[in-house]
Amino acid sequence: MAHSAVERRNNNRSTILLDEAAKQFAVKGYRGTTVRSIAQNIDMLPGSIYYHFKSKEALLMAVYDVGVKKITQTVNDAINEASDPWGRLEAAVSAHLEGVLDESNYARIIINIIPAEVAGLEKTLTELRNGYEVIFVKLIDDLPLGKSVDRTMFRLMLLGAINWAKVWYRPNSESPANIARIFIKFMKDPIDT
Amino acid sequence: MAHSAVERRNNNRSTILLDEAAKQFAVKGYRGTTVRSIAQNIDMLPGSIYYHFKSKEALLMAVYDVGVKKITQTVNDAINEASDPWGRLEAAVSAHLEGVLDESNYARIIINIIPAEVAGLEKTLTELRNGYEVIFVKLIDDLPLGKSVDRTMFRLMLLGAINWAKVWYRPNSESPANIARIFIKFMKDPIDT
Amino acid sequence: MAHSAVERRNNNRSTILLDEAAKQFAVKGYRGTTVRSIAQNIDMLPGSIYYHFKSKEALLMAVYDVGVKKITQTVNDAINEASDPWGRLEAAVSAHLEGVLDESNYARIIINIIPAEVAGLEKTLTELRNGYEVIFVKLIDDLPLGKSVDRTMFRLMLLGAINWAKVWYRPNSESPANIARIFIKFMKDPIDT
Amino acid sequence: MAHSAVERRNNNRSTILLDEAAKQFAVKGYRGTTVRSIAQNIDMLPGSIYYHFKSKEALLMAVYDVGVKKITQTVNDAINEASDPWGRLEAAVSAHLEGVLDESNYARIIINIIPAEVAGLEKTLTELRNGYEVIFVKLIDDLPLGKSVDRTMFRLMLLGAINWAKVWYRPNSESPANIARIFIKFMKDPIDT
DNA sequence: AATGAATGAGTCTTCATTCAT
DNA sequence: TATGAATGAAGACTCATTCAT
Repeated sequence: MAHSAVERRNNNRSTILLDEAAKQFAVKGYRGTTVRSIAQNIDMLPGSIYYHFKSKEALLMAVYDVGVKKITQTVNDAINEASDPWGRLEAAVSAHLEGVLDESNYARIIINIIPAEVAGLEKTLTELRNGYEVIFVKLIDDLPLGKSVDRTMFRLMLLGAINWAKVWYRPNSESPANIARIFIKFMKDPIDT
Repeated sequence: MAHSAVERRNNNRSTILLDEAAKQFAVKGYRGTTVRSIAQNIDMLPGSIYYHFKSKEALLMAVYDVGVKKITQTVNDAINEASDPWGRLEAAVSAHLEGVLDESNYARIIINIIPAEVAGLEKTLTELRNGYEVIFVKLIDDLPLGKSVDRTMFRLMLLGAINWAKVWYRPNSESPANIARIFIKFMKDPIDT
Repeated sequence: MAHSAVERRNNNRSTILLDEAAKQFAVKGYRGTTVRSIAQNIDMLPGSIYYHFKSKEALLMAVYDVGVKKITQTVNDAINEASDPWGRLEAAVSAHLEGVLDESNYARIIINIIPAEVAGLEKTLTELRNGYEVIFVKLIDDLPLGKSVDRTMFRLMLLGAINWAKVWYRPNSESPANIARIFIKFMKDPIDT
Repeated sequence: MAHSAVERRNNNRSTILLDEAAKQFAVKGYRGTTVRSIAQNIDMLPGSIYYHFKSKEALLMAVYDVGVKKITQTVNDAINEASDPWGRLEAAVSAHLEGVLDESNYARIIINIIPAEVAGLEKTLTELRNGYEVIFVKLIDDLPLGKSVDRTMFRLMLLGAINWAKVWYRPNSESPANIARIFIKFMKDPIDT
């Protein structure tokens, strides 16, 4: 109601554009993705994209921003369904993995776009990512760990492990949920010797 | 004495070229690195590179190959200085991190070049990388772990964690040796609750 | 009226480009013609050509295609103005020569581009040319020749003779019409001894 | 005896180089042939060619020159084995065709190099070719033809027809000797109606 | 809200040629 | 006689971007 028909059409086109950009950036990286190829896949001309976004970088920013919001939402939703600290962390890891390993998911661009690849945006992108990772800072703060445990290193290890999954993950690997369970178990329990 | 003047000259220029390529590929990725910029930094003309290598891809291959050989050597050397299984793994992780976090080190390209980025070389690069990772397969096989432990997942977690370090590592972070020690401790000992 | 402003503008530039390409390909061959030089002569930038055609080969194809259509049309028109078989053949030869000896004529590329010169297009170009030469197959079929006459060799001889004319023809040579008359006479009548 | 071992070796290498250049120029044209590819095929380095010839154009000139001399010799030898004028012409045509259709024969470059393709050499090449064609001028002068026959056009027709043969000739076509016989018959005898 | 047409800077690569050794 | 190493100019082509309509 708040939007006229025209505006809604506009919105639709913008959304389609954003979706396509997300997919391609996630799979092919920033440099590997061309404005042309995005346009082509949604029956638009390259020039038309510049009506919606003022540059390729701006388009990436928009996608990244949505991506962060979406995965934040997803992970938060997952967390809320568990109650104990370790369970909540595992739920978060599982949700994160799912997002990150799904080709069509915005979340993927968060780990597939290397901020350093986009000279002008490095700082902003890094900040956005850090903002998201705060979720994990908190989850790990809530863990009943001894004083000697370096919670920062704990987080860096865990996030590194799950972000790198995109490199080796294949559809017939363990499921994201299983990976989450196994990784959390490695961190939590004494190795069974 | 071992080399004639001609060979030495040849080697020198080729080596300089290889070094520069390694540095740039490591920092900026395959696509982000241009033949031009490599040439410029070593006072060569772009075309001259093609006297030494028949294509940009061939240059990457050469660099990658040397990179794998170098880090394999380094890690193997480090391993030999420790005796117990956990100590050997920690030594390997430490050496790996050192290689991977040093901008001027060839090793870095092994984790900074995403094979998928280089269409024609994807398979070969992946094979080379896997060949290197066999070292870790063996180290982890030697660990005194219980039967229920999935050693593959163990390796994927550990390697993921240390490969991702390049994303968050800053010169004033913990040293590679410290990171290695901490990560190994996380995997080995019960979390101190 | 028949065309919108947009179409007309489009057509004009594309046509100018095609014309220039035809001229240069005809005179200098495929390899001897550069995208740069075509662009330069029509005040375009080399890159702009790729808006109209996706590659140099595609440009040649387009030119060749138009060339075949034009000379087919011209020769067919000429044929229709004569009635007896030998007259029709002579008219065809005359029209063919005119097309082939005029620098600004598309037809010229049909004999000046050696299909083998353009690896990827060899088959297609040859087929197009053969399609055109069918006109001569038919004209010669209609000739009242004895059974012992090899009509294929007859055609190859005649077409070879007239295609080679581009090599020796000068503006002050015999006119195309005269050449046609003389050549046909050589083939038809007993040599006057 | 007149040459030292060194000089003879030199000559051999030069000859090999010339042969290879002839073959490639004949098959791929001037522009389609690279100094590199000639060198490669005879285990020489591109730069070394410049010891023997001062430029690619000079190399072509040398090849062309030898080519003209060789085909002149061959055709003259063939002529001498026939006695009557038409027989002599047919022998010449047959020998010419054989030279021109054999990939490994120098003669081929006389018709496969389009003088216009080599800007700086156009005039010289054309003169050399014309010098060779004088043979045919004489053979046709000796023919018992009526006064009304334009002997120049007669020659241009015949030579055009046989030079163009390279375009349609296939190893399983009529043999050069047969082609010669048939073409001469077309010119000499009344068409059998 | 989008398009057709083009730009300009840059991409990798090729090639004839040079020259010290 | 020849080579190893390089040059410089040009080759086809790509890409983010612009702008009048």
